[in-house]
Amino acid sequence: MKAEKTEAIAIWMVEDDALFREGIRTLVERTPGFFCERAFSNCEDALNDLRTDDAPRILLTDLGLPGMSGIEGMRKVKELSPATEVLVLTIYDDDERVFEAICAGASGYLLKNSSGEEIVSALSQLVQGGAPMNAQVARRVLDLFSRMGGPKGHYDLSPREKQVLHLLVQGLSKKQIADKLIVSFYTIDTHLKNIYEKLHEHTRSGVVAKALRERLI
Amino acid sequence: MKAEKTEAIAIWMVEDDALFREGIRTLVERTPGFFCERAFSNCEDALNDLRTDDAPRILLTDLGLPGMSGIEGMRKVKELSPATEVLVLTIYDDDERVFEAICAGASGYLLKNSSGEEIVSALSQLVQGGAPMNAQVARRVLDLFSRMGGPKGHYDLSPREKQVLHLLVQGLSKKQIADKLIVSFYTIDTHLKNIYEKLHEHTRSGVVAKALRERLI
DNA sequence: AGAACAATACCGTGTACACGGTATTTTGTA
DNA sequence: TACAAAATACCGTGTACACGGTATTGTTCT
Repeated sequence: MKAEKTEAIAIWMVEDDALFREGIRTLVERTPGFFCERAFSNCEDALNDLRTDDAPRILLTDLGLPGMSGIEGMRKVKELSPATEVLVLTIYDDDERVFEAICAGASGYLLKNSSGEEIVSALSQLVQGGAPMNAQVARRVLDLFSRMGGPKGHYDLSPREKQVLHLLVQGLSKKQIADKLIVSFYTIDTHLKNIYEKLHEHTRSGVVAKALRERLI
Repeated sequence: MKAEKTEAIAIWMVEDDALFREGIRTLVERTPGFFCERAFSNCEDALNDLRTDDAPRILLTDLGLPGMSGIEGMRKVKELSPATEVLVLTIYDDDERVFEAICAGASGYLLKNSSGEEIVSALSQLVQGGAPMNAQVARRVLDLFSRMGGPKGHYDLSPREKQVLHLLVQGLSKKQIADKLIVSFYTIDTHLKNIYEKLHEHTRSGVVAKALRERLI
């Protein structure tokens, strides 16, 4: 009574394997609260039918597709309709693909060996603001994260030196930094010399690169 | 018969709330395959007892703790025993804390409102190489990820310009770049002028900063 | 065939930078 | 209170950079 067709959540699907596609469609149609509004075999067709004012709440997509890749497709979908939540359902679980998909805006990532039950539960999690992920994929995501957010080099710069470094990375010249900190040009020159020594760098771009790469700021 | 005490997986716990701590201990002890080897009320005590050759497989820790924070604590634990998998169990779900925890090496992140069932299931997922995460936290992680891996600015640099930019970010001078690409100094000078114009920058550090921040390389 | 772009090359000028010195004052802490 | 570290300040020298020109040679697409 409560979940009528008009209140049910629309799902679009992109999946090139017809058998798999129909399987998922049946599964979704059997799930109260959801309905499979459209199903495509490639991104181009889906994008062609997409309107900003008539976009689905959820897009369920494969990654390996003929023509435009699923990644590229979801990028474009998110551009046209940022509110559409994308659930990736694929066989790939390599770092590269997972990373790309997440950067492209995926809100969930399941593998094709998932059970029907898991897929249905993922849809519910999605609408509740969760991010359903295959456990292995989730681990990959955390690993990637900790690797890129990793070392955070430490060269014990003094507080003032950090402040100068910060302004340096903003692109200010010595003169500009001196003015902003209300000290002499020569003072900044000295600070810079000390920073160069501590970071083992000899040019401002070297310092900027190191500061950004190792998140010193 | 199969899961004897000696084969069961050791869990250490750090949790300052005595009531909660004992609750979890009871829960773990009731779970076949796991046992709560040690339980501490702060990180200092846990670190004091930690030996590289006798570290637990799993560390279950709170974040808000008296003295050393849970984040700092797990950082040190992972330093001494990288194989130990840390499952965070806390009330905090803000971006900052989630980000820090993951960078410090957490393999899972649950909130304290989780049911006993969820916690037990998280332990199993952990040993199977998964990364149990609260759905909201998982969404936060994906959002953070897509934000930081986001725009990937595009200023249509020519192939040669990208190459020069790359070397520039490595910290090479015009002369060095020219030598490496076996062209004249003046050629690189011209390329740089064009890069500056395309990126709307006027200094090499500005270019380096933009290239690194917007991942142009 | 011609336009548009990429890559190459050259020059001069003014400015900013890198780095070698040296030296004083403030501040925290042993 | 004495010492170390941080912050401040000054100078000269040589080099590298930023940027204003101009110009030739290839591709490539129309």
